[in-house]
Amino acid sequence: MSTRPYAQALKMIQDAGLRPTRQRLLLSKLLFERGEDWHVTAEALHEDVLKNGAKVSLATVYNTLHQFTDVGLLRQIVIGSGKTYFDTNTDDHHHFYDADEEQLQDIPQDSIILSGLPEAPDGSKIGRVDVIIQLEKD
Amino acid sequence: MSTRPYAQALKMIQDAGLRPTRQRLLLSKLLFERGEDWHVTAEALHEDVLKNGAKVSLATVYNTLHQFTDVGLLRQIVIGSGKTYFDTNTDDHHHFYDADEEQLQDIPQDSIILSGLPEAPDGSKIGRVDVIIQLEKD
DNA sequence: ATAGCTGCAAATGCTTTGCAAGGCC
DNA sequence: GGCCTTGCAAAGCATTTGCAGCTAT
Repeated sequence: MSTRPYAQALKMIQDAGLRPTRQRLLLSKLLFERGEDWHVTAEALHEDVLKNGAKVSLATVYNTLHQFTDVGLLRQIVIGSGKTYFDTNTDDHHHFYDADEEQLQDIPQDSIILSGLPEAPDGSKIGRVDVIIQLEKD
Repeated sequence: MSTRPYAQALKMIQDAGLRPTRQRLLLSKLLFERGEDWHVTAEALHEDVLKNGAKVSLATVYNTLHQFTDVGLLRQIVIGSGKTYFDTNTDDHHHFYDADEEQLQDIPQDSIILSGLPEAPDGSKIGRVDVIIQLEKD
């Protein structure tokens, strides 16, 4: 699968008891209407808002991205320089990371990578598994 | 394999043209003489210095950790809250991450995890592969 | 009406940097 | 002596927070 359709995103927002405010509607539109997987930082999304002639404060972008993550619309990934990316694709999948470009890229879903998992240490269980393949120039 | 022996670490420092200063000697001692894999933050290493009754500025700890990383003595890992960890084990291996404790843990080397890798996108090749398994409470 | 949101600016936390003083060869 | 290092304090960057004013229901 890939990015969730916009309509479904709206429903998830409301079901979670979040009010459909101007800001949240705009942000979900930008995030989910382009219909492709997107690895976006708060900064980048904020710029996208401005580029569309709208205005949402950066703090609200951050807060909203986290709320959307809590609700299951986004997935959060921390890498490289310590920047936080939000992935519009919440399915189990892994990433290429291009350190030069500071860009994330989905690994095609049919590339089989994981063959087995180790046992979790005592008292814990395995949650999410992140595989990040760093890319270098040829 | 595991953590590099102290003597070998000293040699690597000198071979790289780094002067064996008081600070660098102390830090390499703390890092490599305990003889076990360690996932340490600059802050934690700095505290360890103080606990030993010595003094090295935090800035120098940061700088030194990066120099050691450049020289191949350490491996850098960024996770969770965006904190930077330095791993005394530079071999290919992967990690459990306990978000509650903010602790990294090596995955036992005999746990086979990766079975195949996808092709790198055009113009790039695969560098390092990081697998991070998030742990949750039972 | 009122509980929830937003925006601003200030605060935070981690890390890096500029520069003067000190140490190694 | 000359270059590398260090330490301090200041700056930097990404992100979070406090709070007064606004908005959806």
